[in-house]
Amino acid sequence: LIAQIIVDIKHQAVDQIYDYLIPDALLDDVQKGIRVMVPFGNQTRMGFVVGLVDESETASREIIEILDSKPIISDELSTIIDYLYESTRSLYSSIFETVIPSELLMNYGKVIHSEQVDHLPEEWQEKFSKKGIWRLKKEDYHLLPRLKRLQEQKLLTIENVTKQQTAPKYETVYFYQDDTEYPRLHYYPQLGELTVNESYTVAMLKAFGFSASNVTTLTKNGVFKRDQRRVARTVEHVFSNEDKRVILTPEQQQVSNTLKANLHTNKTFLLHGITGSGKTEIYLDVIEKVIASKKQALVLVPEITLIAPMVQRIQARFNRVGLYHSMLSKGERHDQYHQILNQDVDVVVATRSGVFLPLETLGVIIIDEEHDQAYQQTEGVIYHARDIALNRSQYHHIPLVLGSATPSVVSMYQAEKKAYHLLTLTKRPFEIKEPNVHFVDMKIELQAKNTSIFSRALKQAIIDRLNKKEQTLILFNRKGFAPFVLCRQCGHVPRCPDCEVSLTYYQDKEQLKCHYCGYEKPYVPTCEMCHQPTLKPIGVGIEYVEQQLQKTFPHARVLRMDTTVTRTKGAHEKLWYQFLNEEADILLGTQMIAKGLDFPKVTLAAVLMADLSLKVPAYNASEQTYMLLTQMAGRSGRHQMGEVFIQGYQLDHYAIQSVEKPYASFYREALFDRQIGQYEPFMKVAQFLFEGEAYLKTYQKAFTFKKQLSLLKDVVVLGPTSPFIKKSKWGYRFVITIKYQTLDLNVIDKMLETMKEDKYYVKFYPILDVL
DNA sequence: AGCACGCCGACT
DNA sequence: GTCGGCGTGCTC
Repeated sequence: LIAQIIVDIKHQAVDQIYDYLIPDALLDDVQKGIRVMVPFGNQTRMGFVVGLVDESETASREIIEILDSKPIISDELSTIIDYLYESTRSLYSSIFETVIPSELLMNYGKVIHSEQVDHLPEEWQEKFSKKGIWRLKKEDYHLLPRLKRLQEQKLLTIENVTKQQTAPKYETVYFYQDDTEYPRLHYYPQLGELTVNESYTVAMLKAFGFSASNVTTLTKNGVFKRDQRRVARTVEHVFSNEDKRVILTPEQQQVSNTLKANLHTNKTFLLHGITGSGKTEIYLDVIEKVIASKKQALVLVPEITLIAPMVQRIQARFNRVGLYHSMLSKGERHDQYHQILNQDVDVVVATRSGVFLPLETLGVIIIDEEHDQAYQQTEGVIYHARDIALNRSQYHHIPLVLGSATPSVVSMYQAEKKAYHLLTLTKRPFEIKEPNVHFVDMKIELQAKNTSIFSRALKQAIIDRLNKKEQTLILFNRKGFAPFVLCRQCGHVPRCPDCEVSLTYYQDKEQLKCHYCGYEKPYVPTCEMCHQPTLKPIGVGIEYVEQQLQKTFPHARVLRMDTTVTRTKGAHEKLWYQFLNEEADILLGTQMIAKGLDFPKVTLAAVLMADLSLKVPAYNASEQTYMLLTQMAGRSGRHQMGEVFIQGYQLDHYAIQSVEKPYASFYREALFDRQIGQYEPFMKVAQFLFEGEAYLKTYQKAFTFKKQLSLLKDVVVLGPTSPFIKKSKWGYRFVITIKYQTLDLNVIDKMLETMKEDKYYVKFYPILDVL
């Protein structure tokens, strides 16, 4: 028997199946879908068993060991991997990395051991630990030839170490043996309280009155038997778990009944329910039926902020709830994954990457806030969680439920064409009227000599809320203190050395930072070009808004929420909780505050520079803007009459004006836009990103490729254009955009093949990214 | 990607 | 003669 293996090296040259012999000892254990360790050239590498065949001409070396007793790549996941390969042409090893949690991947390293550190070159001696161990860093690898020579002289040894990125957590437990003849048993009367065959942790034994040394002594004498038990790290949330079970309204009941009647179909449902119409109640009702029929439910939310409130609702009603997202610690994620792999959960709440989780008996997939662009993976292997979910719903023959108050244009179009089944919720269970929306033209404010970032009306409204002890939400969607700094003397703008994008100024940390690659450096007011102290932050970022809020409303308690302050674990929840507890009057945030928890005391929501996101050079900018504003408007007055202020300079765009109109009015305009521009859903859009060392040559390669593409029938080719991020660490960037109905990727593949050259890269982006 | 091998120039 | 840098070719 031969195992077909993909080795976990992300490189074109080795991205293929390798055949390996299976040693007799492992014959029974090697199965499709497990991870194994194999010799690969002079290395030992992890690999995935993707198939078993009887014969092979090339197999010559044996599998070293297996890492899983149960496949981590199910047959279903294999079909998803095939789908990802077909749609993206990414490397297989990259695809594996995308669909399995990083905790199952390996870290490879080298460790130098030496007992004669003092005989080694002086500059190396300090790198060794007391025990004579030196873990090589990547930048030390160039020393390897020298180290190898020293190894031959037996002064040191070089060891290759391979470690799984996270290990399971174990705890020590003790079992009481009541059949021992230990003579001093009567010293420990507490023993009588213990139950045989029950496992006790040290902490539990301490509660019975055993000291740590008691436990050691009793273990030594066989009264306690020690064992290791695997423990799952539990994930704590600060929210309560009270189940607010409500009786469904007739409208909700009807929608829910339709879904429950279709649990044995593979239909896709678009659940369009206005804000506050109770979509979550319907999810819970459907999940209840799924669990009752011994199946599992997968609930996806677009971002981490929304995990906690969703988990709270779900955990209040169901037991065995799993959760999965990137803010879990590595250990927690590892444990959640294994619980799910063992099918120990009934419901999983997860973000985008959770769409690959190994649930074997799926009964329904729910994608909440389906319009959110966070469902689109934009780096590495590009995919849309909706497409993967669609795949899985076909595989399991189960329904897929897409929920939204503002469905994406693409999904609504599918519903119109009857590819999706449209379900609509038009009523709010509590008779709350829609909030009043005020559009404030800042041009007029300026004419009235108001240079503040707050209009007079908004300022008055905030003061009013402060007096009434009600809360205010303010959205400003730009990070940092100022989007760039400018030298007033010579006009120089500090830019990222890699991306050539202007650096954002952060006042908190006195830093300049690149939003695209994360490059940062300290801010000094002296210009690096003309050496004059004339550098000044220009423009408005959220930190500036915070400063202005504090100046304008000195007695208001302001909380700021953006990626800078929510980077640490649990920070989101803490901030939400503080605001919910009325420890602040105003919550200022980037787009992350537009969704999530209900705040009963919020009666005012404001968006500053609402037209900012319309200026983004993306074909779906108006959709994104409309969604953001609508969500924000929905945050105000969920429990009492609310007001919404939308400030900006150019507010006559339909994406902004539609906020106070029904969804359908936005949808019509947007669809018309898409038709004129020939974008989704009428044409598919994909892009090719060229990156290369020399500016001109990169452009020429892109241009040559464009000419080749133009020969294809029914494909519109645009570009090459210079993208927003004009440089990367690989060099200069150019983008070619294509629009098409159908595309033969095999042909594209062959064309890309001819573009291959050292130091020049082309990447295919199958779904539209903002390049 | 990461490793060995082999060629070449620089330095004791 | 030896060391280290870099281009090339290979990995079941």
